[in-house]
Amino acid sequence: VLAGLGGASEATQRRIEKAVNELGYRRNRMASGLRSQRSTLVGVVIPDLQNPFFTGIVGGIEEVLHEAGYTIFLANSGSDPDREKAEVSMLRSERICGLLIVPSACSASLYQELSDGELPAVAIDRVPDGLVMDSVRVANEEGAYLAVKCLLEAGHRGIALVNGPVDIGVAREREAGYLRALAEAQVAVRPEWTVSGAFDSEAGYELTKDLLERKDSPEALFVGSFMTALGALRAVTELGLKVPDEVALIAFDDMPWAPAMNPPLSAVAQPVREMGRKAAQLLLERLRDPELEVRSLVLDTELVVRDSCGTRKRVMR
Amino acid sequence: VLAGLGGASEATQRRIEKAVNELGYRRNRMASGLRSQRSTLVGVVIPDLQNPFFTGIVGGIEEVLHEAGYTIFLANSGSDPDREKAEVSMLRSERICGLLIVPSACSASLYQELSDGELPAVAIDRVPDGLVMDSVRVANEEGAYLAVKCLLEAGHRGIALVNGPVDIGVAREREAGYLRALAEAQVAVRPEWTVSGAFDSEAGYELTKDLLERKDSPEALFVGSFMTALGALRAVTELGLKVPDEVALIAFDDMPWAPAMNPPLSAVAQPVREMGRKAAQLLLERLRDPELEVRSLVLDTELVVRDSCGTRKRVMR
DNA sequence: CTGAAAGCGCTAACAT
DNA sequence: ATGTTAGCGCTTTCAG
Repeated sequence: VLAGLGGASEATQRRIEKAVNELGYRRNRMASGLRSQRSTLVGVVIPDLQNPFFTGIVGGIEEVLHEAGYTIFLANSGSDPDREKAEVSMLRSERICGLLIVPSACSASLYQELSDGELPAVAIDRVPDGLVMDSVRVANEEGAYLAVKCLLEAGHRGIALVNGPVDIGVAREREAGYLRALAEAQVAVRPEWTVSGAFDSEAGYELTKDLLERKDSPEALFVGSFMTALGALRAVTELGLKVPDEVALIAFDDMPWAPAMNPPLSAVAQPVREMGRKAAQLLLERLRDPELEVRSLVLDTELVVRDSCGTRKRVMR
Repeated sequence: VLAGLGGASEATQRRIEKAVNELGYRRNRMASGLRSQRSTLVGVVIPDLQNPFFTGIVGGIEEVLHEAGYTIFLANSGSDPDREKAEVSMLRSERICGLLIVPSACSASLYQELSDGELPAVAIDRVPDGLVMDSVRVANEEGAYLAVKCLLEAGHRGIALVNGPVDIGVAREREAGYLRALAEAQVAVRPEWTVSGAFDSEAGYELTKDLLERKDSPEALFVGSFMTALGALRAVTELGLKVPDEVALIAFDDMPWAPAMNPPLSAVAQPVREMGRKAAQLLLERLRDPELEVRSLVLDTELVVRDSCGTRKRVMR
């Protein structure tokens, strides 16, 4: 009856349900999982629980996994490869049946293990170099290209890139988009205007401050993430500069509060929930059929233009 | 050796470690938990994974629980009492040894079960009425009082309260603080200026819009949460009003991006991480000694005054 | 349709 | 210091 197999008489069923209620019986999943060698636990590992971008992904995952009767086990790697490895190991100990992961860094051995297919897994947002595994990510190069193009069309020429860590593919792809846009507009690249650090507010602050304190400073910034933009904004304000008139700015990641910021932030919006949903679907399909070929989904971004990228008369020459 | 009891010779230890590595052995926690009737899994239930306030709490929890060797199992109730009940039930099935919960609503039967002490649990932020259980919350009445007082000192008299759901104690306490501040300043209370809805952006928008479209509208808003403030800000902007000159605003919840908003948001900051840390500590202590008396911690808030509450000449009379 | 029995991988208590 | 054994609560298989 409890297994829902439906091989019991109505009366027995009722009798059992009554007993369950009276005794407060609850199936022991440890015993159950131990015996059946199955579980409906899916591990989810993200770099930072505090970051709305990652929790948005988890929201999407939850939506489809919950529907399918799976339970998610969430772990937080703190962007630390060692911790990430430990968390995955713990999840495996907990006998998860599959893994959804936003990789933190290139802990090759860990990912190798995953791509072996021993544990069904899908990588989200970032796919470690040279690994063949199911994944969902975003068209970073294209998104960055559009953002920088928007800055160029607003008349800016001196555009700096305040990027995330280059050992994360995402950051390299965004740099590629930045370079393509500049090349297309025949704007000379100034390598000293490409800086990078963590995807957080502190790095955004330091890098931007350093950039803007130079004698020869850029007039526009393309910034790698929302948290980075927050730090950049703080640096700009501290130096007494105005956005967008003195420094224009456009960032990756859109947030519900971007329109309420000062000035309203232009951003490359990522389909955050959708990334989570798609990843969960890929996992579900693989669970159903482990022989499936490897699939990589690339979702599109959307450019949301608000005030922070400014409009400047184009300098013709 | 694996249990870390240290009753083995160096050589055996090494031999075992070698075997573990070679075979890729990983302890099966299901079997282990089943046999020992213990677990180091702590369930954490929050209303909304997307809300930085709650994820901040989880951050604090993680900090101390991780340190103590526990693993957290995170569940998301979506502010739905039924779902909350289901999640807790699932967590119990998963044989958690303790529970940390930010209650969504007054699902009395669930909380009754928890306060029975059958499962060690501590309530965070909100404590269901009339329940005696370990808890950590914030001095909401005092925080609200200070916020409204700040508005009063800026010269505002017509102050509305855009509150969260009144069936959550937090909202009622904030209302009490609002009323105390008005009473103290001998400002007449206008009941039609106290409105309430969900703690989200949509509710903030609707309630504020309704409030400001009236003939006789308030000149200042005390808003129940950050997400509510976001909606309120949208309504204000849509009506073509300026903050703080035409409508002043102060909100509960501070956020890292509050200073970068337009205008910089005044807020009642809650010690979010600390709430999580303290709750985890309470649980750890109770796990160690189930006979401990029930403890309720109340943490202080801090008023952060920025531009959104405005300064208006006091009207003497 | 219902009952009985074996065993999942581990831990704890006991024997060597 | 190491080896042996029973049994945690369940699922699965086989008998009635």
